[in-house]
Amino acid sequence: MGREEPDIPEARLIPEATVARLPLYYRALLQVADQAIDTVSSEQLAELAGVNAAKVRKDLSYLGSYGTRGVGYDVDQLVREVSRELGLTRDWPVAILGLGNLGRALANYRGFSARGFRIVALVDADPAKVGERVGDLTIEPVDGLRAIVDERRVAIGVIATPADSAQAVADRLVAAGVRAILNFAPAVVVVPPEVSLRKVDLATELQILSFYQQHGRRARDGAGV
Amino acid sequence: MGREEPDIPEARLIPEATVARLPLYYRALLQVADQAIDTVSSEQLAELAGVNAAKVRKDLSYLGSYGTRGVGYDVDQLVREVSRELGLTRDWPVAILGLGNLGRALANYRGFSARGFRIVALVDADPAKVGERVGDLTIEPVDGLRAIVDERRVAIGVIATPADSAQAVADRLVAAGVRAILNFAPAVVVVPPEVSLRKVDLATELQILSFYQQHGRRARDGAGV
DNA sequence: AGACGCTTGTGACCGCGTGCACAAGCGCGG
DNA sequence: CCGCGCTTGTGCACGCGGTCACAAGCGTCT
Repeated sequence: MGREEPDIPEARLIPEATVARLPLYYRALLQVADQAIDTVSSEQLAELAGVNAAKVRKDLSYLGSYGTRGVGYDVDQLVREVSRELGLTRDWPVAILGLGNLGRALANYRGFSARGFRIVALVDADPAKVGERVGDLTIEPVDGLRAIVDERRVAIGVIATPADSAQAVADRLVAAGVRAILNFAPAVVVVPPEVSLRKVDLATELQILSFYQQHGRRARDGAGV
Repeated sequence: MGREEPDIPEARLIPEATVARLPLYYRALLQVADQAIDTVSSEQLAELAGVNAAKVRKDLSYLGSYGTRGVGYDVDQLVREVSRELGLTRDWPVAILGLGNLGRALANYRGFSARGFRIVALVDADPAKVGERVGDLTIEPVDGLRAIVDERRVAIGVIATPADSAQAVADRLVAAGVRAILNFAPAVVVVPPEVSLRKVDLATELQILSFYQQHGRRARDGAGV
């Protein structure tokens, strides 16, 4: 696995596995905060996040020492700390590329905006779709992508196109200056080293499940490359 | 990480990380087969699947020795072997639970049926939705779930409900005999040990991306718990 | 003030997964 | 029939991640 140079002054480099769990803790913390509870133990958080308590403590210790021995963690402080770390205090304008079934669902999905990711543009290559309204946005042509990204400060591109357009769209996004991409298309997409890329493939998930069913084994939660 | 008893006679237990990559190889192999190419090297497969060649060889070696030194892998044979291993030669009837935006998109998504996962039921708790047609299926009430699972041999349940209904729906699925669940709801779902569970959380993915943007680091492909 | 209970933070160990590098082996050409 | 080139299959070493178990430390009660 490629290690990166320690070009960040930050002393404590948070492990990738921990980063992947921070959103779980964040969700759990919001639940707790909702109940007006002001202190949680690693045990309780572990329960809510569906992980092991020791892991919770070690993960949180990478953020700094925000717990009190004998007491637990201050919920408000931890929420602030985790959301700061996850970058949720900033604004991350999102563009959705490709408005087939999946793209439309994502455009309407509350889970995005709910957590502070604002969808600011819907883009599709099909002229027949351009101009159509979805939610409270209008579908725009791909040619305008660069201008859209510039003007609306698009930070994250979500690819929901068919597999064979995915790479082309990714290239356009990168050319327009987008440095973070979430790919839903069932295709391998290659981006330059400075661009972050994550992928979600629905068919892959089902295939992993069927593998384990077939073999009488049990699939564990995680996903993987 | 929980190890399971070796209750399968199969000598070679395929590592979880390899299982997660088999769908990638499968997709790559289909691409190659489409071009009427009958032999591929691990190098080529690696390129198409977006992984390292050594990893491809090691992964494929878990399935058995289906390559020829100096030549490569026979595409047809490998396609057969991988699909057999993934259980794609069987029928895996899928039920979708919850028909909001996401559920409807999944119901219409071609990526599912394309790879042999047949959607056989759409279920929603909202009486207002029951009876409505989506694609060529009709939304049915949750009360009928057990009967539906029995009659249509549902093997995989896809949860696309709001977070607060996810656990209840999962419990019903398990009670009805479903042993594999794919959860799209942003909630922790607990199931008995004999049930496979994987999760996909869209908001989590975005949060991971924003973390890396925030820190000037680069997110790698994988996902994780 | 001192002791006790509870919870954090972390040192240590262990196992999986990764990548390198090479030996084994197949096929072709001379 | 022998040698050469190419590609697989794998032994090995290393590092990340997970878990245990315990010391450190806070608060409370007597």
